[in-house]
Amino acid sequence: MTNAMPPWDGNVAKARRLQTELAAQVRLVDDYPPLKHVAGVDVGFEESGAVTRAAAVLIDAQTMAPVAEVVARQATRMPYIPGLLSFRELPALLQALSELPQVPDLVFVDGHGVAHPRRLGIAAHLGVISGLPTIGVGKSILVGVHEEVGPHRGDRQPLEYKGEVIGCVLRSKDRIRPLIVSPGHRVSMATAPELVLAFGRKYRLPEPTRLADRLASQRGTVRR
DNA sequence: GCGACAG
DNA sequence: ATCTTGTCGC
Repeated sequence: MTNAMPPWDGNVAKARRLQTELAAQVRLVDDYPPLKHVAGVDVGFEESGAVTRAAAVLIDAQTMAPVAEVVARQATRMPYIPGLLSFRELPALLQALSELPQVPDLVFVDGHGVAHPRRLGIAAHLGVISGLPTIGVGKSILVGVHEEVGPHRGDRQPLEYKGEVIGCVLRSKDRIRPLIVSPGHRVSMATAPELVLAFGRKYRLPEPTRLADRLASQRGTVRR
């Protein structure tokens, strides 16, 4: 792991400069290893936002069955600022990831990869500082425009920003609102959507993110 | 200057 | 993200 997360000092301009530096380290090439285990990570909040709750789920790439689950809690350090999401959620996410019994071969992150103003969404940021292959799976667009996407699972359209393709809008399920998929690190622009389709089928979200999402938001658990 | 704006 | 029940549709 290269850098750790710098403490939040309220300096937005400085944070943006750091993103630009780290974005230069992103590698959009498929050099991830054979997939034995993949992980899904997501963040939720407790105590009206005072506590950040990060969840990591390790999944067997063959059976798609969960092998391990981890929940890490940390005091929330900064507010949500569009474009700077990783500075708020990465600390807890890194802790949860480090507590998994096995290092995953690929990580699905809830949020964007390079589909970001400075090409460093939370998935790309996590990839660069952990060195792990990552893919960003978002539910809505931060930046970029695209043409209408076909109605069936697998249909897609490139997401463009300032004349460049930064990701793809992918229909993961017939007639269901498409996902915004973009590579984070060590995965190519073309492979990212294929992996999302490969790890999902009956739900809108791919299994790794769906399970992490449930864990992070307290849902799949006892709640009344 | 006026909006837009991942989770 | 979070506050929240039932309800419409595949």
